[in-house]
Amino acid sequence: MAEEKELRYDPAVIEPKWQQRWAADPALYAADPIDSGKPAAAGKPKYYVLEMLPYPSGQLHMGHVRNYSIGDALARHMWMRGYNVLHPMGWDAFGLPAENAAIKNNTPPRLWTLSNIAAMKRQMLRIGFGYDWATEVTTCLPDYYRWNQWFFLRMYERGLVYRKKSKVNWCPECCTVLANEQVIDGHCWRHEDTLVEQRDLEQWFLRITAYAEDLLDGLDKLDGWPEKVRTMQRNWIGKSEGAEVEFGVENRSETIRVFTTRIDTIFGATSVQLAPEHPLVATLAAADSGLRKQVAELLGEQKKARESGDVGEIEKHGVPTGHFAINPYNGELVPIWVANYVLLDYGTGAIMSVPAHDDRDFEFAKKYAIPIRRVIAPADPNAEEPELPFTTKDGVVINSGEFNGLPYQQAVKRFQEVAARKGFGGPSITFRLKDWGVSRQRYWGTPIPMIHCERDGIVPVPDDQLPVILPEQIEITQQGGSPLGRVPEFVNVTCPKCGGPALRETDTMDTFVDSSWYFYRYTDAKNSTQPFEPAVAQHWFPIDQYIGGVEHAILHLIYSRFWTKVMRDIGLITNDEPVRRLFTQGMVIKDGHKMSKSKGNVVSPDDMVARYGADATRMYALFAAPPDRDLDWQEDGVAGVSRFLSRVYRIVMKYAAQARGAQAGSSQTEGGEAQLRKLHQTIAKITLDFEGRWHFNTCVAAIMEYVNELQGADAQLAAGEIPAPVVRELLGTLVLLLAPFAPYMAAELWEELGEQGAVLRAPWPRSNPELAKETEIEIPVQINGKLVSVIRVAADADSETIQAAALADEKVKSRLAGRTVAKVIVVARKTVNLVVR
RNA sequence: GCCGGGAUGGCGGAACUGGCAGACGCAGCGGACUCAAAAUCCGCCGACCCUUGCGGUCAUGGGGGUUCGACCCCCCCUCCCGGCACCA
Repeated sequence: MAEEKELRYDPAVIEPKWQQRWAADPALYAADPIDSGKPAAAGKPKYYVLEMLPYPSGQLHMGHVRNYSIGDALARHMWMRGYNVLHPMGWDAFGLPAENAAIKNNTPPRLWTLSNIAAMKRQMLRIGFGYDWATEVTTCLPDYYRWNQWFFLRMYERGLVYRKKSKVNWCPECCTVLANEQVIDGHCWRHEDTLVEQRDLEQWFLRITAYAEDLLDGLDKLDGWPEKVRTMQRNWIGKSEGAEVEFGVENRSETIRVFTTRIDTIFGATSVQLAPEHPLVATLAAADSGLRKQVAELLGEQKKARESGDVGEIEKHGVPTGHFAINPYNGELVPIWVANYVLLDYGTGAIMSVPAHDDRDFEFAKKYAIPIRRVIAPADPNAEEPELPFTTKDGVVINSGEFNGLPYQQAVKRFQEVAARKGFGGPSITFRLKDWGVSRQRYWGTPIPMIHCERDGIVPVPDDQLPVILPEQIEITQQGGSPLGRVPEFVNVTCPKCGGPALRETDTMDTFVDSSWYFYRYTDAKNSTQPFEPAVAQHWFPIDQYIGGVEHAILHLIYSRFWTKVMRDIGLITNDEPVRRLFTQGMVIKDGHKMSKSKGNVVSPDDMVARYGADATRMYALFAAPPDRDLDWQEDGVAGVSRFLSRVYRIVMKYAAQARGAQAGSSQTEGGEAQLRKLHQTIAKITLDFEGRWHFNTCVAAIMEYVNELQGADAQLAAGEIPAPVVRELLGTLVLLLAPFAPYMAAELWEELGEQGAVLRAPWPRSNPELAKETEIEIPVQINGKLVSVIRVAADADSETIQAAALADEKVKSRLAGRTVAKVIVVARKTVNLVVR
């Protein structure tokens, strides 16, 4: 009876026990702690594995558990492979929810945030993630955010920070400005139902566009990134190569610059279209009240379309201004229109309209009976006259004077040369990427280190006055404007330049600033004189493996690439890119939907851990689907993994006594060959997966298969027919293979096998190809590609032997009766196919 | 519209480089143990057909093709997910 009880797997006992031991000695779970960023363990190769840091909402969700289970498995594996692993964790701790909580519960944001961090850290420790807490980073603390301010000032010095009044995205729910990247289909990224408004505000911008080319080129080199993410970033940067051409305006001094990718069609331009907000429109409308009214209407339509997110669906609508533009190539006068589909903030805010060779211009010209003139003919002179609009680039120029007969490439070049020579234009590149607006009219963020002086204008806070501390005693209310503006002690300062009274900037930084460089701080988290020691960062960077959700493919991942390039140019680091390999894991789904409170399908990690244990929970998160795909959470599946772990526990405990003390190894004497073979095949499979494929679901499946094989040998084990060194190897290696996936189980069983040290200190097992090799294999025999029989042959049998065996097979013989074998295809170790007439 | 990724049993998913489709797990069914249940262990488990066999046929979203052989490669189509979009 007592014995029976001893064999019961109870994670509720085992897991807290190890948790305590690990807490007492971090070296047991986090190898080679880096001690405030100084690289330790010289001689070992470094490996930096990182999961995206969470926002401290107070509750870990399954997406986190999945993300961290993947990263932790990798980190543990790399420790066992002998790497010096940096595996840190931190908190993206600034942000709006803290302020909302403050309003709701009257809790100070700092307190709310820090207690959430404590709660989530407890959860992480309970699940057993092996982070090096000595390097923990919390972005809302002054020792971190002072470096945001420091970077801001460095960028200011380099002209990468500027202030401008502009149309900005305003979320009425957040009461703050949003970056373009935070607007999704015209809605706030945090409030899916809230339309983003356009407001005119003075804002701080980071000149990310100065790095547009660099960011784009860098993508080509990031071959360790998913193609999907690279494509998304390419789209977002949106490079478009073309030309700019300046049109004159009849009887006026102004000119109109247009951007076009089809300068070769410019002789076909039959109108010029301006964005409703184009400066010239305002000038022309000032003298024309009719036009003014119509333009206001266009503006309204555009705004509405932009806000509802379907800019592409807007009904094309335009009004003629009554003025004419002069085509600089031929002096032709073409009418100037204002159109609701022309955008001020792309290109030059003005286009030339070539209806014969552009779908959109064609539609517009048809609607308003604007002339349509063909200037491109098919390259093939015998081709029929094409239907309009004829938009292909594979044509030759016609009806264009001196340019006639030129194919696309040459035409573009010639047109640009002429424009440049005559001074009315030339090649031009336009990006979709906009500068990064970082001002937020919020309290809970990094104060922008700038001072407004009536005499000296904008004055940066001197470095020796950093950090600009976020005041803690503050009343958070729902009312608009920057909360910091209502704290006189904060706002009223003396100007660092003239010593006169001045006002402190009251906006705070977008929280994406915090996460743009946090992973550098991990390498030297306690540094109080600089953001990090360059030599230390250089040791660890680039990050070898970054793991997180694809939802950050654009925002966080483009900002942090930008930040890295700026830091490189400042001379802090030498790497061009922060992340060598990126992995984007799939979402966790339940009942066909993403887990969310509103859907009521949230599964709490705490519940799972309480019911099945941390090992089963995290192992299920790896087993249920390949990590890059969405995962359908099924609690029965967690129960299944839990049953599997029980089987592991029972079989190891049952025979631990046989194994204890024995030196692992295959034996001269007989016994356990089949199990050893399966074991070494399993080692090879899992090792290979860690090296690239990352199909951890099949790794877990492979361990299950191996355990099934072991269980099949239960009778032999019970009878003592397998030599002790073999038993030791069979059981001990099983524990090592489990270590990355089920660390509690591994630690417990490792000790039960009589081992003293941490299982993570043990070297990762190596597959012995001799032991893994099959002696006899099954080979399918096909006739005309259809399976007919399966033969058994020696694993190293040559083609002749296999062919002979196939032809000798009874089933094959009966099928071949009276027929002629025309050809025999033998693929050694794979198949035999008999081609029969 | 453009770009990227998918579609395999009742379900989650396997299948290395073109070579036995359905590993592993869940659910289900049958059995052992038990007074009984739970737990555990053993077996079965794609569909259809018949002459019930160590049988046959069909099956990886649909249609074609390449090949001795295709879930895998090529062409066309449908649907689903994600990104971009009057971007000049």
